[in-house]
Amino acid sequence: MSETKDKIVALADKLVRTKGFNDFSYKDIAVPLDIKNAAVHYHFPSKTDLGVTVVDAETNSFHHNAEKWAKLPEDQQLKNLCEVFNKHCRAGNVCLMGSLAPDFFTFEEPLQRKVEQMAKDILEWLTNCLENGRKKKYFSFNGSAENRALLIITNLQSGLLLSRVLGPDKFTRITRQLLDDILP
Amino acid sequence: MSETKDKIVALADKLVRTKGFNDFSYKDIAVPLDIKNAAVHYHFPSKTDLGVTVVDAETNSFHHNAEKWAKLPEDQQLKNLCEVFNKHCRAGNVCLMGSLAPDFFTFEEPLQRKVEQMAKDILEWLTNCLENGRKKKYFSFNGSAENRALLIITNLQSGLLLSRVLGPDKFTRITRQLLDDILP
DNA sequence: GTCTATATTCCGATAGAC
DNA sequence: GTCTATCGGAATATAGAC
Repeated sequence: MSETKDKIVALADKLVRTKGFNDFSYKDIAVPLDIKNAAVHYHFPSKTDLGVTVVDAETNSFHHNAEKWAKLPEDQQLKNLCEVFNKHCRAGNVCLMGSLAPDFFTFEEPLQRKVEQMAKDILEWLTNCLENGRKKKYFSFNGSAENRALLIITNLQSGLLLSRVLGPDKFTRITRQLLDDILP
Repeated sequence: MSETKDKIVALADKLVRTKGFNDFSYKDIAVPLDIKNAAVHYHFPSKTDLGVTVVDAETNSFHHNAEKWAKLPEDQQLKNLCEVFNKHCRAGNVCLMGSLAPDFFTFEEPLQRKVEQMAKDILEWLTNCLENGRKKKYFSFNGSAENRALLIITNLQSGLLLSRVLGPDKFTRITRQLLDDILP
């Protein structure tokens, strides 16, 4: 992967999170990188190609983190996940799912499938984390681990969306309370 | 308010929820209503005017509901709120906040202010509902009512977003679990 | 209030030179 | 791999007739 290609993906990621996939243009990529529209098209013939690569990079980054955390106690793994979201909050970003899900129907098939897979991967990881953590008494909660994972991931995701509109202290309150709820 | 104007607002609301504010065009309004682009501009000179009216209509509808529910016990009020979201889920919609928040930075000032006010109004109502309901023992939860309101509203909001990608049963699970958590 | 017609701008994408 | 140049289309918005 060339250096230019990496820069394009990184900038596209930021643009997706701040303006939405359909609201940034090849020009928004070309101008800051000081290249031309056509150069971006050389690396990513269609905008869908670019979107797919952005989601792929995020999914890979998530799996890389999960692997890094695998030996930690589950409560620490969950706190680390919250911290990943918190970093995005401080950067003025929303998460990729929060940005892409509203426009999901407007995407071409390959991008829809990538978004779907990313959602499933994160939910599966969080469900396992909660289930294993409960067995080891790191967590205490009612209902299934999958239901709890759904509640927590929606807290984090919309916590970033709300913070965009009402300010970042909403996200801080949300993570603090959701951890208080399940830590014994 | 003319009949055509009402139809435009209703259709724009649907389009915002399914495609996003920046991804529908005046043509998407004009063609189904069998009028011309220019007729839509007569009622709403700029797209921001249209967006502001859509958010206003939603805020008014919310306040109208809240007034209708005011005499009910608080647990029933909360269930009614969940049912409003559930209806949107079945219709394939996301909520206005979930649709508008990601693109917030791309909006002109008047639309940003409307979105902000809508978020504050709903949060304030839900906080009061939870606080009063807890006093009357309809609810049982830890922490402040405001924190609990933040957790619940993010569950509902992102529940719709997740359902768009992974299917509507995610939303059903979320509402059932969030009610189980606070009903005694 | 709705129309035709058009101005202006921007978009994603491609051809072909270097 | 990056460039210039351009295509075809679509967007918001406006002028002026009816």
